[in-house]
Amino acid sequence: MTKRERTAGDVSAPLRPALTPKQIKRAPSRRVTIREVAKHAGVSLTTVSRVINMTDAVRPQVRERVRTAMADLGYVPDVIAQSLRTQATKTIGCIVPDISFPAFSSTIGAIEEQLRGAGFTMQVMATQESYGREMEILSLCRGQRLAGLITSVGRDNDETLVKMLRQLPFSVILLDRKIPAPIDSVCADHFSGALQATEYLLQLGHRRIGLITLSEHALPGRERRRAFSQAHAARGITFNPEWITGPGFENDHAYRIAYELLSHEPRPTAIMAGGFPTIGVMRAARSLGISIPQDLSLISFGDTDFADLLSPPLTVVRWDNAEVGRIAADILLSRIKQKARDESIQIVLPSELVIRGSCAPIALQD
Amino acid sequence: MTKRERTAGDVSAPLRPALTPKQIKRAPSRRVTIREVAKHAGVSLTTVSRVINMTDAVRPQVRERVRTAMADLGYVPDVIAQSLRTQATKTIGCIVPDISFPAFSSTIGAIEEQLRGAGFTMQVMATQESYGREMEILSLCRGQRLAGLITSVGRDNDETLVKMLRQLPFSVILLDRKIPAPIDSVCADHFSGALQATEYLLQLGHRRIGLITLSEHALPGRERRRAFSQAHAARGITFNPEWITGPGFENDHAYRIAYELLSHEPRPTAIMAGGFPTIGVMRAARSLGISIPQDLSLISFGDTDFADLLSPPLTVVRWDNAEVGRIAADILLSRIKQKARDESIQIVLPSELVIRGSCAPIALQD
DNA sequence: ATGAAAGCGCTAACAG
DNA sequence: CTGTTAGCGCTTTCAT
Repeated sequence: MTKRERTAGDVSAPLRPALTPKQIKRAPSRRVTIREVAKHAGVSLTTVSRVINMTDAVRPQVRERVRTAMADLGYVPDVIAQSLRTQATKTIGCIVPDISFPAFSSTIGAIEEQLRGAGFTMQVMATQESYGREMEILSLCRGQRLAGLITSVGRDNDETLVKMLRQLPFSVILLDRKIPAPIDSVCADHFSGALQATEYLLQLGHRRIGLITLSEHALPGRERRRAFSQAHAARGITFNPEWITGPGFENDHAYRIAYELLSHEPRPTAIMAGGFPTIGVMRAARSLGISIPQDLSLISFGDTDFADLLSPPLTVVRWDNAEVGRIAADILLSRIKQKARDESIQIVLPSELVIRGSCAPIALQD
Repeated sequence: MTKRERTAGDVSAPLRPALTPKQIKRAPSRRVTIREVAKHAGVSLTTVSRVINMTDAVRPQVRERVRTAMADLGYVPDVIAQSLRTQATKTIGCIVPDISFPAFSSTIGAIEEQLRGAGFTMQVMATQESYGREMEILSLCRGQRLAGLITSVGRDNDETLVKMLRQLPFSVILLDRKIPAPIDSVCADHFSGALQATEYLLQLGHRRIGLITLSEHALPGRERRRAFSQAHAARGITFNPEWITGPGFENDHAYRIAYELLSHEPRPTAIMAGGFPTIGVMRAARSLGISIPQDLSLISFGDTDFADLLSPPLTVVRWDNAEVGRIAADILLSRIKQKARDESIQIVLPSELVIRGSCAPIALQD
């Protein structure tokens, strides 16, 4: 401590002497420690710790004295020190591809609310859909002593990733992903949703349906493809595999894909697309002078607040993202509480087709 | 510690003996510490610490030996211990009213990305628009040794809150809020945006304009009201103060307010509303058989991806939420680096009126 | 019911 | 260039 006099005091010491004395007092430069509280209350560290944690009986009178001292000094326990000592934190990690993507932000919001109720805090990390970044983040998490992790990994069928996930020294809950390992997951029923959607379209007479969704690397992509195939097969209808494509979450990408899809004859008479991509599809259709639902029927996977205000009102497959988050948080919380880890839990939330105005029966042209 | 045998070892000890040996190995129950790495590499703790932090020169040969040891043992530095020792964390807090609200999630996403690039992590907390919860969160943050805080407080003119914010022992950056204290802030130019919008409407002949936005307690609300008044005053036009209302962020609330506003004669011929509320207004108008823009002109504060796909395409005031977040993160990062805190920084980002199809000139009826 | 003392895992003087 | 040593603020035996 010679050349660099970095004492606790400096960090937030008033550097602008223009402050009034009162203000200086208001912004104490050194943290108050449990030690000072103890001295102030005339007890030992141990006793203060006890009233903080209510871990052992303390004489009411003494407890009050300590409480007062804490209040007087503006004492706040140092979470870091507590964590080092107890070898556990009260923060859980949450990794998603993109925070601003509506489906994720709803889920994240619900997770945070649930967690906060239980006294936990949430650290959010975005992979930006990069596999490399995902691995980095995951390894970073290992050093954080997190209490748990909730994540929607980019690819849930990647071996390295799965291994990484299993090695984590805390509970992991998957969102809309399923892994060949006993890890808890909370998913929407994308299969049923896509099945209903495909059948609906088929019933309306569509025979050339496009599917724009996540790749096979993620559960929703796999399930939707499976439902798509099954619905076709059930009616003995063949489909063009080229009409199934998997974009990222970006609008522009979806726009390009849809534009492509709709530019070649024969073009699909209907398209089912992920929530975000749907916007791209609508734009592509507009660019090409294709009107919905007259010339093209459209179903979105994932409902939004404004879907009924679009032109036309969007027919969608709906599920509850916030509920997914809430349940994931609950499961994680219970995993943290009960140390015993029994069978992995796999929750599947219902999905339903909400018919609005973006699909129309097809004129008999096929 | 009698009934609850919570010792360090138990926390992650293999509790199900059913695990295969391989799996047990895969999920090591005890963290590898710097000490073991040192022993493994045949050096002292200090040396290991040095190669971790690259804080001092270490002979290349030795460094390699240490690196190997770390890799072999799967060592990951314990962030908690580092933080306790250095008295500083690499996590910053981010408090917003609601994570799932699109404007916030874009900002949060940008903040996280920027922060991650600098090696920081972000902890997100939502106040749910509750003043009480906000205070709780803030006091919780005091114990967290955060490196900084970025927040869009609910009310930026509340004395207790301001005091609380000033007392925080780390830098704070405000998002779209301004406080009577030297605290950095990054805001969109809501005044200019609202001014352009009001003038546009006035120019179109509207004389009864409704304003649905945040309350006076938050900067955007204040600025929009000020612009609204000023634009009217500049033309010598008086307006009905009852047409100015401040909802929360909820759709339903906005719906009710708009419904109310539009149910009484004479009703506004135009409405300007916050991003989320706009959806409520559109629904209310639809319920009442009022068509936009024929019977009602509408401008939204805040653009969205789908605004041009709505029916009608929405005329909006646009600014860049992600940019707000990016800049806020940059400022915070620079505050953390340079200990000296000079003048507070107040950034104002441009706002522009984007004319689409939701406004129409009014028939001369006034 | 209370206190003394031993660290949690790490970094940083300081001395070699 | 490397090691020894002293804590960061707290919890938790173990005594009393």
